[in-house]
Amino acid sequence: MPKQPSTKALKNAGEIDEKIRARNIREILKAATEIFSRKGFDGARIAEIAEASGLPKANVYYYFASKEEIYRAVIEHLIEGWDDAFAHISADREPQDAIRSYIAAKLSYTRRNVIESRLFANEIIRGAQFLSRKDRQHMRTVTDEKVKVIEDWIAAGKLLPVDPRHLFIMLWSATQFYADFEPLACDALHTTKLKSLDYSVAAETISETVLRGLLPVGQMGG
Amino acid sequence: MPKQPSTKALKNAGEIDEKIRARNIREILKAATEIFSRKGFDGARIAEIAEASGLPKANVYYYFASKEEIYRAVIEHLIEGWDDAFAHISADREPQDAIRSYIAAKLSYTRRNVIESRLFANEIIRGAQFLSRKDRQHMRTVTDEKVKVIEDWIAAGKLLPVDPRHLFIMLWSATQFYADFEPLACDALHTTKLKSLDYSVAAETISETVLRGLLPVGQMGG
DNA sequence: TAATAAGTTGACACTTTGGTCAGGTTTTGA
DNA sequence: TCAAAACCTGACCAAAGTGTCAACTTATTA
Repeated sequence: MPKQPSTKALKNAGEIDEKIRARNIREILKAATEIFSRKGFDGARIAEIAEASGLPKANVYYYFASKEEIYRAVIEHLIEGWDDAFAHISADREPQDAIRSYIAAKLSYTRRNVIESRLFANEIIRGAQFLSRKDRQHMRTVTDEKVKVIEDWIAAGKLLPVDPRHLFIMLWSATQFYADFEPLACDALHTTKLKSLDYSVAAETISETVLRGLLPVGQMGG
Repeated sequence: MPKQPSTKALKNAGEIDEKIRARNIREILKAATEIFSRKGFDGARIAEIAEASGLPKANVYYYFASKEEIYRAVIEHLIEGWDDAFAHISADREPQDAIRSYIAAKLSYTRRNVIESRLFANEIIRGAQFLSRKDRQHMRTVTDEKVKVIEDWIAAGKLLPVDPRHLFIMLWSATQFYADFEPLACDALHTTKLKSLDYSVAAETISETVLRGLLPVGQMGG
């Protein structure tokens, strides 16, 4: 089974002539992400993924041994961007700015990556069966780190006492909702498609409500 | 096709001898709810639903013409309990009590009905394709009604200004999260299964945060 | 440039699964 | 009591879907 990447080094600094293997795998994963997101694991058809990636089905099986292997690869890929928005929750910032930025970043991310967001949500609802131990551990570690930041802010009197873990759950759920449950959000907001303004108002509402609830009296800006 | 319910009236006031048709349909829908929730529409197998409801597959098809018909029936059933918690948001209550009760009721409902909750979430993520026009209209109507209540509270100076629709989205997402995304919640809370205490702290955190953020200064109880 | 590795692909094997059906049994109602 | 309606079910089918394979072409490298 000649499925290992060749050991040949890159000839060019630029990736102008991307290697066949890399390109095909990338195309397959891209198509798979889209289709798994729309149809779920069971609903997705390999033939459809193949067509969407411009390859015959047998060629897809040349790179991946099974449907499950493709799915795992896709999921693993998703996790990579999971904690980007979390970077805003950093000890050296003022909680007000940090939380506001986090909410804005998370909403913006889910808006720009609806497909990935839904796929992730779907995987979790199904019991996170294909999320590797390593990935889950990573998520836990990052969360713990940020919990610590919140706790320090509380200890420093910069935030009213709150359970940081439940706080993160609140923020996570609120910011995911618009992308993951778009039909419900649309119904609630009397629109047929979420627009830029809807996301702005969402960010504003979440930020204001949460911050007014967490900042000591007299510390609300803007 | 003798698939209409018989016109015969109930002989007994009590439903002791439940009619065959009613019982079987109930069993099928019960099993189907469970299995659709765990596996999704495509992942669910009619044979499995049949087995779980104690009927041979062909018998399931005696009552339902297709998989889709079963699924639709299940979804329609779900909607029935959708607005129960919303009853707490009523104009004649104080916003503080009303919102607190709503959060508690919603959390309690999702906890007691995890299966239904996940199935519903799943259906929405997939684009709410099988939610009937009527059901969506119903949800919109109920929401509008409650939006009005919030607006009146704001007008009466009992709540700080907030977009009621986005507020509902916040509450809805936060209260759904624990049941729908249990694996994530467990990771975040460092536990393997959500316990009663976790739900209490969740209710407390959501209520306190939101209420402190919405009530005019000096109106927080507890 | 020749030999080996990597990539390609149509056709096919095999399994699963939604759905059907003919002929059976039980229930109902007059 | 008996005919009609309702209910039941094993056996079957066609379609769809995953995964395989042998033969082929293209790329690499010594």
